[in-house]
Amino acid sequence: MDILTDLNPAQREAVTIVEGPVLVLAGPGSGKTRVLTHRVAYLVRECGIPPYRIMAVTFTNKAAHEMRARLHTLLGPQVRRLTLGTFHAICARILRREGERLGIPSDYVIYDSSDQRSLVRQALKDLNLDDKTYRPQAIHGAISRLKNELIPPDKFQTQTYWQEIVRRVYARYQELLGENDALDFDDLLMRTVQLFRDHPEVLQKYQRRYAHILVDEWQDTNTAQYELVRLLGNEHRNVFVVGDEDQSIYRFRGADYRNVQRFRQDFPEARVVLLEQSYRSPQVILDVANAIISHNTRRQPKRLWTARQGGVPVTIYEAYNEIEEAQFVVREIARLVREGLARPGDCAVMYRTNAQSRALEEAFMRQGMPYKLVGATRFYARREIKDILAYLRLIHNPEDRVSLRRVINVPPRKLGSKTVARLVTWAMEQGISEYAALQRLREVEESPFGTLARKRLLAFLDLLEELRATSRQVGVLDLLDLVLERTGYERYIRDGTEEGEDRWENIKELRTVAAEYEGLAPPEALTTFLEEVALVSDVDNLDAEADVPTLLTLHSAKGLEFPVVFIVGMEEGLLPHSRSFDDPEAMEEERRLCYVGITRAKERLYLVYAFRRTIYGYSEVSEPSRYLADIPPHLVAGAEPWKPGAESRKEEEIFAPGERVRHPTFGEGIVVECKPVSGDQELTVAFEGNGLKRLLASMARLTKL
DNA sequence: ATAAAGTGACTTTTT
DNA sequence: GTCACTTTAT
Repeated sequence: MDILTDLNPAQREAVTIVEGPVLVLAGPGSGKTRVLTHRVAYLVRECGIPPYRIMAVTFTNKAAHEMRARLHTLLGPQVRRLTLGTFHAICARILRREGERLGIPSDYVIYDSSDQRSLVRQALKDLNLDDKTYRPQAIHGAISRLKNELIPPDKFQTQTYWQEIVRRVYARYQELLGENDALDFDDLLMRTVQLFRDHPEVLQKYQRRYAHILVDEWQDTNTAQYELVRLLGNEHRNVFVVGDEDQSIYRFRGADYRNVQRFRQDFPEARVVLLEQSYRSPQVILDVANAIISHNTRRQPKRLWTARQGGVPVTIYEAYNEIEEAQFVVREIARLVREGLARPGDCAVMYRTNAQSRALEEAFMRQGMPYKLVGATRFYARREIKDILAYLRLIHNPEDRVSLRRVINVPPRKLGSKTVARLVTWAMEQGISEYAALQRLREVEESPFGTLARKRLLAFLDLLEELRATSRQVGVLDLLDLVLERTGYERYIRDGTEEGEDRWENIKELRTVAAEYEGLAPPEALTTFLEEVALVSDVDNLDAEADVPTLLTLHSAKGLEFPVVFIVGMEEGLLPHSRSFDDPEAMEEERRLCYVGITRAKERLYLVYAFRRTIYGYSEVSEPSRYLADIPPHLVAGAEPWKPGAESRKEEEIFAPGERVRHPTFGEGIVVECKPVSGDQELTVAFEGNGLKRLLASMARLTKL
């Protein structure tokens, strides 16, 4: 009935195949979210499947929240019984409940990437390895990949010296996680698989419970996630996955788009449904996207189509450098808004690397145009937030040494590195955690500390114990406030500087988040709060409320859509990124990344690149991205305006040294040098107040004075 | 013990 | 040019 009325035939098919595995291949904007939501509603309302027997996996928490909200309107309060979330969140909950079987305490903590890095550092230190020779990040990356491939340290067949080092650090790293009662992101998946493999009775329980499993963004699952779905779905085999090989962009995280094909092998009876009609973008944008993605060899050609013929041709713009690039974006947004063609909130600016956001932010600020930024210094990675969370984690589980070491002298309480190091060794000698060592310190006479240090350590312990005692009676918000009060954190952070005020604002923001957990009873409230806070992504916090442009990476743009999309930094070395040059698989992924960006656009698309770009403080000439050359000229606004120096140039456009010129951005200046380059001139111009600039004569829009 | 000043790697992308 | 970590001066 009404669940099916506004679906097209293919969507309807996907929603109504109830029995057996289904693979949905869904192009961008083809309504896959809609299909997922409606399918759940259909299963519950039309097929009488109880919501608690359905598991739906989304890629971000934001997607999960949105889906839950939509289902709430279709199904009412019973959506609460649905298992709905990211792989990580769902696994975290399973381990909280069943982890004891693997020796994981139910109050385990989740380590984020910076905690992980410091643990790798610790492991290197324990093994007497130099962290300059073996970069913790690189080692951790290798460990993470192994975990996502479900390879434990003892099963890792090493062939090189580097791998052997990784194996040893990996083994020690896992031990350290255990000693800290901690799991990292990858453990959440790997240990859940381990739980299911080692304890068939647990697997059976979950297999029987979940009559239907639905997974979004299937092309970005890794081996561990694939295995989870395979195990859980094996009983009922009602596994429904939605994906698009062309949008697989998380290879670095272990994702393998070949899981789409692998699904067909493991579930040979699977029905395949193709969603090829796009409701998002007009034909022009689809044509551009297709022109770019069709160069990839390892893909099945698709026929994406739309009823929305035509559309605004795409704009390709060459800026002089990243500053002018940002300026162009801001001015163009202002123009669109002024002419009533878009609202500020309709616009998104996307880039390959987070570092590119700086120039954009500066341009927005200079023009006084508000914006919102996804990522960069992520909220939960900020120092002040990590500090407060470390206190809360420590209250939750005092075995968490990483957190203890983080806050033992924050705010400063005169416990210096010497004292802390002594405490760490003293605890290690006795084979106990630092917290336990502090407790022992109170009982014993003999200790390696002076009277003063001992007194300060015990004062810190008293503080923690007081906080822990109170935590059993009060909500998360009150606890947070108590931490702030008892530690004197506010005085510490609000040091009168502007930065201090910003940091305090962030803490107030964290209080707002904590306030959402007030309804829950004390111990679970803190557990849930810490768990959810550990697993949020930046996109999750994107509020649609504010009517301002969004700045975000191409990766975080996945699953989103905007009427107006700017992709900046369309240059060789940036998109595609130079790190991918020597790896054909990686190069195909760069192309997909570009494809994902383009297909976010509902109305207008701008592809922008800069002639020069500053990297590491040095300005270097860059070359337009190869992807631009793949776009048929008839899809581009104006007749190839971005190709410099193609036609023969007029007399008045030829410059000579000594001439006075005017530039729209840099103002007046004098031509210092002229170099002929392929039917064009590269000019060096000294601008008054702006210094020397190197410009291409055909592009610079210079006028002679 | 803390703050200031110096050194070196670093820019892919994130749950 | 910038972050994070280390050494040096107070």
